[in-house]
Amino acid sequence: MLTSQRLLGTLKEVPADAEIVSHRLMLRAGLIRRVAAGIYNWLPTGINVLRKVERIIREEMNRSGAQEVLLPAVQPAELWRESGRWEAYGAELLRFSDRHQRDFCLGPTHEEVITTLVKNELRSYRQLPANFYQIQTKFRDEIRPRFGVMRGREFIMKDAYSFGIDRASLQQAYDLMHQTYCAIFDRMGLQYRAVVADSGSIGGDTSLEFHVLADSGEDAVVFSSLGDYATNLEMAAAPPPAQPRPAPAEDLRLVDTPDTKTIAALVEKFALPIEKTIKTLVVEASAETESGHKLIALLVRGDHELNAVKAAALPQVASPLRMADEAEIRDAIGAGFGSLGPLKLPIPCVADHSVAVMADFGAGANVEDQHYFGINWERDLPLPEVADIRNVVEGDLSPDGRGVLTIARGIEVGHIFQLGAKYSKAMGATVLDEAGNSVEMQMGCYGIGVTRVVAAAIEQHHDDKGIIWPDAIAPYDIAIVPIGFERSEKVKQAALDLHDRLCASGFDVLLDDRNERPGVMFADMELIGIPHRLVVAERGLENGVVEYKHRATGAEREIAIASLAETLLELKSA
RNA sequence: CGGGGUAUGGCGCAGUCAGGUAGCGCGCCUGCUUUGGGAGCAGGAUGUCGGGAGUUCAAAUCUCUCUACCCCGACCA
Repeated sequence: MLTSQRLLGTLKEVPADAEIVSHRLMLRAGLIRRVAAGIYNWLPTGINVLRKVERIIREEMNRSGAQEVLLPAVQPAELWRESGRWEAYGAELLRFSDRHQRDFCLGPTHEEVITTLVKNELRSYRQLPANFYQIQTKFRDEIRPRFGVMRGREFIMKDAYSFGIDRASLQQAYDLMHQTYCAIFDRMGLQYRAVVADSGSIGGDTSLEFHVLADSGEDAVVFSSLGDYATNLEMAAAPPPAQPRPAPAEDLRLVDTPDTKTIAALVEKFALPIEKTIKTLVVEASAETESGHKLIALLVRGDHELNAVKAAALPQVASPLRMADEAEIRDAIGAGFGSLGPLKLPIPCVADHSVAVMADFGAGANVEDQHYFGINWERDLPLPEVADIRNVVEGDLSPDGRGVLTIARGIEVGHIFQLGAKYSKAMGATVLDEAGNSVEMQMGCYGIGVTRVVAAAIEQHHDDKGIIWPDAIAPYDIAIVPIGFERSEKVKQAALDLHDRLCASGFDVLLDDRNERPGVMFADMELIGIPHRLVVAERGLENGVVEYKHRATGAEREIAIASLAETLLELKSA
């Protein structure tokens, strides 16, 4: 491929609306252009990457025995009414009607369509298990699309749906997809973690998220330093501390604390260790609470954070979680934010496990501008109900007892899920089993955000010069930069000849024949992130060599033209 | 949807407060020179100043209104 014949679209300056690295680099390297909020054009270089990602996914899905299909993007409302999701899905489902006023939507996912297809086509347990996948454009009318294709409204997804006769069969399909996803992300050269996303009220691990690790990731993922334990932050359990509560050492005292509305201020002004402070958060109580209180206080250690999912799961707390506002709090307690604490608190409270083992701690006095210091449970006040209501922090003991927890940022690029009979039941997708009984099929669904993978790969692999593609998903394998393309017939012929030979050897090659100054070509090839670069110049040609530079490591060497293809093959697989 | 912001050539911006008929850098086109890390000189093209309405002799600038886009929160591949 010659640059003069491609829409390269590289930019020196970045459009102002691009915030994160991958978005900026995708624009600058000429991968994408914005059309509307969350909707993008993919340019030739971007398409090359997309096709490589898709190819890896196809190969691994096919290897797993899944069958490729292509379902429609436009779906009739009847299917969604049948599953109950026409009403349930909400505003994210983009709906419209055709010229006959029939309702349609743009598919955000395809359970309805595939279940209908399978219900009509599969009748016997002998046709199971089956797994169907597609790679196709989805549309979700996101509240706030952002970060380029990272959270687009229109995006490409690989979605797969497995059908089995029973739960054991579903578990098998699910495990197979787990392996397949690992194979896919391994081949792409990405660092990732599979984390438990939902421990499941039915029991067992029914859902795994695959996160590409990158500091800019939107999600926090938690994993154990030794064991297999890995979950997202909402799900990570914080078990009770092993060590018992120390005995009281200080007297209880009431202290004036003017202008001390935050934990940070308390710590700074009164030289109190943050582990000896308590954060008192007031939320709406659930209707079931017998006490009649509308609010309930939740206590976490000053250096910890409340976990909204865990808190909302408590029977005393209203779900979804709602933080009380200042007026409500003043009304119920008589003091505002920053002066709250468990001692002399007129509403019920629940303490985190870590709070229950604190001694000699400080907290608000429920009187404006006053705090109690030296508080001790069971001496100064009874210990309230204790529960796990905080986010884990780095260094916490792993709930499985093996090692300590590490927290990293991740970008969710894949999700596998056991659906069970949810859709087969709603839509009557049954087959006959061995005994001739009609049974609902057990379904699983498995997604990969194809366009998001591209952005996530860049988040993980870039430097100040541009993208550094893993070999497997690079838009081109090799960049050829000729020095003096129009000036030297020798260079021109050698460059064109190398290009042709390397293409014939199966490489994707980009020859920069623009006759630009070398600096321009170097900068563009590095921005695009092509893993291997060859410089063809007269001074090397005289010795029968070209100069090689590796994008990721910066390593340079000379390679004899005679053995170029073989050497590059070695370098690529290295 | 709530909060904050932006809109001027392909991209990045100035000009708006104190109205006088649009400018800078990059990019683009032509020519000459240059050619191992984003070249130099000369010449050139490109603007419904987001849309509409209003005030005024005169509006990018003031007023009203609409729209689009971006950032922070809840949602997800």
